[in-house]
Amino acid sequence: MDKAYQPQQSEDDIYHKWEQAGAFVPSDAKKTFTIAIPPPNVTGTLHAGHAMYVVQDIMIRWHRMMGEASLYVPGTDHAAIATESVVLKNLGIKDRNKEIRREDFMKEAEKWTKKTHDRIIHQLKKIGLSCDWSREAYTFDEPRNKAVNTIFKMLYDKGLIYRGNRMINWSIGAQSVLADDEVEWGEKTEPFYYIRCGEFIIGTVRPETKCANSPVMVSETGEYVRVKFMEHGTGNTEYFILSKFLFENEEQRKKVLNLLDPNGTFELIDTFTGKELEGQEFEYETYAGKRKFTVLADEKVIDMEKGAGTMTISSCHSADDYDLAQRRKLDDTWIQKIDFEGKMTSIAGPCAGMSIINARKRAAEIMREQGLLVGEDTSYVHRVPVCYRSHTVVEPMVSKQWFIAVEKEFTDDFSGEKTTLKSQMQEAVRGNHVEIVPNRFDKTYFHWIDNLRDWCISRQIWWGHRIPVWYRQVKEQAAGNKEQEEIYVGVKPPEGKGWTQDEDTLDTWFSSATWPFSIFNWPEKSADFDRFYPTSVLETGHDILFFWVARMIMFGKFATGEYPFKTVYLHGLVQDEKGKKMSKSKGNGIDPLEIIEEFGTDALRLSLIMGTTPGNNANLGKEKIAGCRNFCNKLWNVSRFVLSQGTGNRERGTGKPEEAEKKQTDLQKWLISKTNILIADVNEDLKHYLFGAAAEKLWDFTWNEFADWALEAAKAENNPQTNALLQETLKTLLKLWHPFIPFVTEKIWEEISNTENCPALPLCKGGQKGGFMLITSEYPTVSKEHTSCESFELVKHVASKIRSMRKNAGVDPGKKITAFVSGENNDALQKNEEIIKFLARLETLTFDTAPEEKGSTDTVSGIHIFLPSKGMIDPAAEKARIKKELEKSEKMLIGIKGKLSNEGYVQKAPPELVEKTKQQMKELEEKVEILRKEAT
RNA sequence: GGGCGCGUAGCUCAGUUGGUUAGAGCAUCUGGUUUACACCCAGGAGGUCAGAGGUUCGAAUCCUCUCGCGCCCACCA
Repeated sequence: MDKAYQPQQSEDDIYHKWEQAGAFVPSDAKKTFTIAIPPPNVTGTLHAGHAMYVVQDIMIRWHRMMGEASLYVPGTDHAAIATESVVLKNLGIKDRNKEIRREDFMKEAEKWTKKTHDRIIHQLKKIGLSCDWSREAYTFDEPRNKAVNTIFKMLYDKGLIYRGNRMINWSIGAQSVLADDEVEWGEKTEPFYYIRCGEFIIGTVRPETKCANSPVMVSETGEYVRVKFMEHGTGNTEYFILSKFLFENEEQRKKVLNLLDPNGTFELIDTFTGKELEGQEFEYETYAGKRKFTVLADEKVIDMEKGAGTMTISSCHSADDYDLAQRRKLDDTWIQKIDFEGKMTSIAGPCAGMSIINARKRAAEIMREQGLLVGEDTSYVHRVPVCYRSHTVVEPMVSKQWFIAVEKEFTDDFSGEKTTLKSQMQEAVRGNHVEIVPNRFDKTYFHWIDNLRDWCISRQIWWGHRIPVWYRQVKEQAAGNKEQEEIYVGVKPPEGKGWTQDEDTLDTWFSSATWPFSIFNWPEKSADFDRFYPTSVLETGHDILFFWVARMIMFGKFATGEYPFKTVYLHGLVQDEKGKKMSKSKGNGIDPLEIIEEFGTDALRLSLIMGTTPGNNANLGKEKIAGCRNFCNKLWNVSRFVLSQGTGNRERGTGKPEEAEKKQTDLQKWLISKTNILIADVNEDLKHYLFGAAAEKLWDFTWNEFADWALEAAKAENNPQTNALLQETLKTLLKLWHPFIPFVTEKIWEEISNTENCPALPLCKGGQKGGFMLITSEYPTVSKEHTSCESFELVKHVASKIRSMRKNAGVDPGKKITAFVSGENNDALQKNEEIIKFLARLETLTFDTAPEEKGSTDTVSGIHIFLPSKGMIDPAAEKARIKKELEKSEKMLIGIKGKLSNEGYVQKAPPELVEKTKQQMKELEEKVEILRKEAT
């Protein structure tokens, strides 16, 4: 074995061997464990976030070793908008519709994605994912397309998919509709205007939309005043209707009506409620000509303390106004003022044909000239919706799109019950069918579902699943030769002539939502579907809980009658070492492949797991990764040492555990016992998805117990049985570690196999393929040997104490000295004399009370230790040490005595705890007594 | 505006149902070629667990409030 572990030299080879052996293919075991990979973007490259896939791999490898049929299904996502924009950019195309034909574009995109696909798959392999590559899927291949079309038809047939005019987010740049969660928000400073509207005043940042007939909305119960305004010098008068609030609040009024004469006076004419104003009709000059207005009272939409307490509406260009118009059936407000290119329509008069931005400026200018502006706030800051892809402003628009009705009742074919998609999604978590880890995300989930609106699934892009709907114009004679549209929805195109397919494609999340069952070729009947669906765990980042997880739950339950997974494990985001988001612009990103090149895959994997908890963000820096690399090397060297101690199996006695135990040394007992505790702890942690805690325990044991104590003590013991036990324990450790750091452990396993000729390495249960490799070996369980670790623990304490005393008293580190120990458990120490001498670098060790001479004294765990001076010990250093130790011990003693004199504690605390405290007090009292003597 | 999370050693973070002297890695200090490992070994220093109150025999942990930070959702004239 090399002196240091060289990951780069063996990782690819090991991965290849696993694949060759068929180790990633699930066994025939009855119990299954399935994870569907969150498919990465086929055109993407692996980033730090993807590296979190190792959590999935840990679970998969653990369950595989537990003897389950463990299946990890890999695949990629066609990532509709992202891919389309990358491909267009590569082709240098700015206006898709004019510069390329749809078929040609599709061919180009296919060519491109084929290339990038191989890259991302290679990268997934580099991080060691044990996916069954024979089952790889793609969200945009034939079987997945069939699944998409099938569920579309199922939903349509149930009346849960409809086409209709709805308020949607329209990206002018991308020329496509966007889902609510594809919209980002940016801050913008724009002028805010207060405009006359007859005697009313309305506020707006969008003066260009104030060009059509509209109701003037007032609050039903709100109080309004009619006032006479008189300019100071000229004596000009005019009338306004304002909220009473604004009239009485002079400061606010001056802000709002800041274009009016500041020295002018307001005179109250009349007071009324909004209800009383209702029904008034008037004509009024807008920037685009005369328009009609009607006053309409509504209780919900008006905030009396904003502006003048009145507003007009643009039903086609504001989500709120749209809702209002729907609710109040304001049919004559459906006036389109902006078209889908982002240009003003003819209703905008002088601004028709202008872009929104230009029209906004121009409309304000005209109004200013006409004297329509009564107030202006030039520093108004508000948030504007922006397309997450094209980064252009998103316009709320009314458009004909396809939707999924989430609140519509239907009969579930599987249960026969009446339900809605929304309530099925709620029931998933509420009914504990799907467990979210950590469960604090339950609330977030419910909040989102509760507020969920119909999901707009059509997109005006090309790269995606074409909506499986065809139209045909037919003339209906009965209806007086009127043209009627005939609609066909189906998995396959319709027969007959004259059909044209819907031009739109489906939201990329539509196909992603079928992933957990479409990977098994649903709706085809398949053995895989029967065996592996529903999947076991869905592991992903909490940022796509809504985009993806919730929608998989929706589709899974609807299409298959079963929720698609039992557990959702959400990891945090991978951030840089300072806890900042990794981003290209900041340059603080970490490229997993570079890391692998420098430190090895195992170091990367371990660094993502150590010190992390479910749902919390993981900070990743090179220092941490280097530390993990060091650990892998430590494990390597531990193995090197253990293997150098020769091989051989441990004697287990003649069947009676007690007999075997009699022969065991304290070190052996300790090691067996500690290993058992470790196995139990690690299994328990893994069961609860506490990967960070499991890795930490393994790390601590491997380094601070096994390497630092067991190996060192074994050197002194020089016992073949101990050496055999070391090797046995090493094997156990390799197995426990394997899911986390598969490469180095497998490599060491290979080395062991070479030395042992391999007969004893057991195959995994359940007919798992993989030969004698670690990946398919059996995961450790707690052994039946019940031994105690106490004696050797005492040895450790004594050795540590002597080392510490030597150091503090200034003893030459290389010098072998003499020590006296005495106490109740002398026997245990005497048995381990050689070990203590070796570990503490002693020439002689005498089991007796301290002789009457100068030296250094201390106690630990009831054992008194004495190191005679004889020229070895620096008296001054020793005195300082005793003083310090005494102060510390006295302080602790006071605390403990206080505790025991507290009646409540003695009576109510668990008796074992009280007993322990008493024992502790006794030891401390002795210690303090001795130290006091020494100090004088 | 609504919700969630965080604040623990110089830094990055663990701390599961309240229970010995609150832990780890990195950094730091003092030493060190000892049957594997300097990507190492031994020993040490470093914390009023953000602050205030409460419940309890006992609180980093449970409750209330305050301060600071991060994220998500809603995003109105």
